[in-house]
Amino acid sequence: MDNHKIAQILTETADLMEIDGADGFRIRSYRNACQALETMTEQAADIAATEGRKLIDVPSIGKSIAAHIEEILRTGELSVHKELLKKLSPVALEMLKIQGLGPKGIATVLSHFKVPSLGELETLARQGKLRDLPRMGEKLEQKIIRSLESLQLTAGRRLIDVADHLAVELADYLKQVPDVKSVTAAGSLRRGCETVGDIDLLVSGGDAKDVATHFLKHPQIADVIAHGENKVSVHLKEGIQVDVRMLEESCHGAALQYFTGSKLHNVALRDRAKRMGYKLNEYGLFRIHDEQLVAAATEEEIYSTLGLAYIEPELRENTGELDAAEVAEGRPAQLPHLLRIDDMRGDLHMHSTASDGKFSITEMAEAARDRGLEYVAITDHSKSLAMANGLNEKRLLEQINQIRSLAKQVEGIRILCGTEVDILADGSLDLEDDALAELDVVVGSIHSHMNQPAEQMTERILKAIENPNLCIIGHPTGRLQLRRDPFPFDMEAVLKHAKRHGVAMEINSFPDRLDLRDTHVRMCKEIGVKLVISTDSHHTRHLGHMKYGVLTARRGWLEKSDVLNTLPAEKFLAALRKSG
DNA sequence: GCCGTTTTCGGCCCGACTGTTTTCAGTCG
Repeated sequence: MDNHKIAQILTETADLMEIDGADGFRIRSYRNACQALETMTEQAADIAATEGRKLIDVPSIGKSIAAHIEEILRTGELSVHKELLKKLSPVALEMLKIQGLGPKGIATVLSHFKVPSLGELETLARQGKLRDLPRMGEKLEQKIIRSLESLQLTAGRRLIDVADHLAVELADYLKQVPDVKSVTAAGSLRRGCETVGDIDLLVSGGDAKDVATHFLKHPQIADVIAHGENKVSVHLKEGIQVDVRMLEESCHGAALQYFTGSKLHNVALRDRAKRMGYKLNEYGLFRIHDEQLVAAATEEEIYSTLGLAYIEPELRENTGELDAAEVAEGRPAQLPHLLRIDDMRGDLHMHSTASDGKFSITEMAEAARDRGLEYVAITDHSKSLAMANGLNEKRLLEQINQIRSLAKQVEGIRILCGTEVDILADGSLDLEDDALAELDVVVGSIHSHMNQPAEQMTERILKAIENPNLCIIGHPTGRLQLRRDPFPFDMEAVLKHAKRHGVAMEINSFPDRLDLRDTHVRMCKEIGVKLVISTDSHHTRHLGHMKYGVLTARRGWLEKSDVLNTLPAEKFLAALRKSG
């Protein structure tokens, strides 16, 4: 039972308590405890099992919730959770996803009707039976029906590249309005989150009415959720929600800070402001005693007035960044100097037509060069991945010769010889050591037998790391976002083993993967494992995904010196583990 | 239910928008 699963049960308990009408502050305590569980690097199970250590020593976890966690660890269930589910029905939790229906509304519905499923709720709404309930009406019925329809259509979050492209397109569209100075994407997109639930656009300059009118004419809008003086919210036909906010330029910084979030970062920041005698909202930072505005134009001055160094958006998750940003007397902030996209000099994972890529080695190398890279490694698949036309030893040696002769023809970029060799079920590599020893870069990845038990999977990866030819573990957890869960293994054991053997971990920049993810990246940094950031390109346009890998690295607090492929080619090769 | 530079009791982030009300509760971010 890992922290995430414990947090899921506690979150559901908090949701159910809310519908049940429990005290709001008590519910918040449950949610704070869940956040603590989700962000701590240690497992609650380990703490509970260690002599002399206690769960209540974790901030936000007190006597009562510690007992709940222990019950979950012991039995896999929580009795309070079970009782509430029985009392309110499991549909209550699903109903929370419906826009316009909150805990109070759900309680009202459930107290008047038996609702065995969301389908039944839709029937009630269509029959007009909800409108007579207290504080409900015809409009809410329609909203519930629309929300149920769009839930079926979209069911959740988008990959970062999809949201990124939509945001750029909408921003360009909004800039057509006269006098609009800037359109900035805030929210999870600005923080570089791996998936995005909705798009938040902040519009500065221009007449608010004109902006709203123009936006509502956009051909991709499916329905309008809200349309006020300062804000327009819509669903696009594609399913995603977009919020457009019209701002006064004078409080641009305050709004940017506020709408960038994360929610937890902002709660902590406002709490700090309050302790220092200020009030912080989207219009600025105000002194409490005389309501005097003290900062609003830029994010920097807000943080600075609160005694903090500027905190990059990717760090704003309330996972230690406020402490690190503290500028105490005589002590500078402890924040990392985050890696930048311009720091990247090489790309160490890409495919050519030799396996399942769409472009030749020359085309891939030239496209990478045109993007400003100094070196690439061609890493086609190995033979056991027959579906992808993986290379055997003979074809690989031929490819090495081909690359060496190409090196003289392709100017302005160095092409390294590599492979993405399969880590087989028993932890051995899919190519002979003699062939691997000829290469500059050996990336080892798992593409098969992903349903092994965690212990076996851990052993498999540890064994692969022990092969002296292996340099990098590719997409280490095998997850495909929104489609396939990571395969289970002991991440900490693997990272410690990798550090001992000088093997680097990959941040695979492909938006579907982003693997390792941000929290694992931060673990690498804490343990001292080096990382590389690669695109896993199968097409020249995939080379642009590097920026998503860099965002993930930044969310993992990485600096330039933590990432091997920020080094020039010769230094990179020297730093990469060499065979033998 | 948690927590302590105001504290072991009494607080706990803040404002916009909507729709149902007849002055505001509920939802959302």
